[in-house]
Amino acid sequence: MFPLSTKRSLPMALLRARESVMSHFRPMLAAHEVTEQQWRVLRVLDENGPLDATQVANHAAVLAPSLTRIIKALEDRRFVQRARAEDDGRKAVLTITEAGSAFIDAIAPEQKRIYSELEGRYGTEKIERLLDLLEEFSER
Amino acid sequence: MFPLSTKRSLPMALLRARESVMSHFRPMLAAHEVTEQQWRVLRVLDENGPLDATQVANHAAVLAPSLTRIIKALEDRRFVQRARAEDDGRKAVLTITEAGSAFIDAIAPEQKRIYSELEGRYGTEKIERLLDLLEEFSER
DNA sequence: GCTTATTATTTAATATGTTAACTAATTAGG
DNA sequence: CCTAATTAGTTAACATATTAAATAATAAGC
Repeated sequence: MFPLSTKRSLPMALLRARESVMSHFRPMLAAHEVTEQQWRVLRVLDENGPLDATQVANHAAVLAPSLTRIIKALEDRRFVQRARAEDDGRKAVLTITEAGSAFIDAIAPEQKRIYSELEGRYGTEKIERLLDLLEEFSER
Repeated sequence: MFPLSTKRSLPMALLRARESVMSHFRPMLAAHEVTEQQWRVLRVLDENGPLDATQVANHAAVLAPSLTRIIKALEDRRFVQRARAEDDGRKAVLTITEAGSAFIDAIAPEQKRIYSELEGRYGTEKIERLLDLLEEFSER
C-alpha cells in the first residue's frame, strides 16, 4: 500500500525540488558573495522593517542559532544593525541599513529575471498551484 | 507582477514544507540515533542493492563530500561495507550488511505509521498531487 | 605507449542545521 | 517582594551543505 520507497518519499521529493529550484539562484548569490540564508534574512528585514530576532527567524525560516551567526556576518558587512528593545531587554531589534537596502536593490533585478525564467519554464499557474499546496503542508 | 516577496517564494515554500514534514519523522530518527541523511543512504542501499558511491549520492540526494562522511559513520556501526570495484579501481562499491537491513526492518514500521498519519491528515490524493508536482520541478 | 583529459572519490574550508545547555531578562504565584 | 517558571538570545558540539582543490584511476588522442 505505502511502499515508502525513496522514489516516492515526500521529504526527498521536497529536497530534490528545492535543490533543483535553488540551482538557478545559486550563481547569482555566489557572484555577490552572500549565502542563501543571509539573502533571506536581508530580504525579510527589507520587506518587514525592524524586527526582533525571533520574528526574523520565523519569517526567514532559519533556526535561532543560525540566525545569531548570520546576523554577525551581516553586521560585519554593515548591512544590518542590532539594538536592544527598550521595552524588553532580552529582545534584539534588527534593522537593515542603507547599505543593506542598496545591496538588495542591486541584486533584485537579477533575481526577478531568474524567477521569470522559472515562470516561463513551468508556467505561472503551475507554480501558483505548487505554492498553494506547499502552504497547506506547512504547519508553523 | 512578480513580487518575489519572501511570503510567496518557491525556495522558501519548499523549505518550510520540508521542515514541517520532517518534524514528524525527526523524533523517530533521534530515538534510533541516525541522522536523516544516514537513514536515506541506508534505505537506498537496502532497496537498490550494492551501488557505487555516485549512484548512492544521486539516489539519496546527498553530495559526494557528505556521502564520504556518512558512509564512514555507517561503516563504524557495521551497517555498510565498502569495497573497490573490480572493473574500475576508482569506484567504491557500497553494500548494506545484515545488521543494516535488520536495523531498517526494525524502524520501518514506525516510519510507515508516521507516513500513514500524514496521509490521514492531508489525504492520499493531495499527497500524490504534491509528489507529482514536485517531480516536475526536479530536473536532475 | 605516453601524455592529456576525464572520472570517482576524498579532503579542506566555511556556513548552516540541529539539539542541548547556558545566560540574562521578564513574568507568574504565593 | 521573592522564588520559580518562562522567554529571548547565545554558545557549544556534532553533522551536513557547498564549493574548490587534491588524489587516484581510467579513457582518449596522437
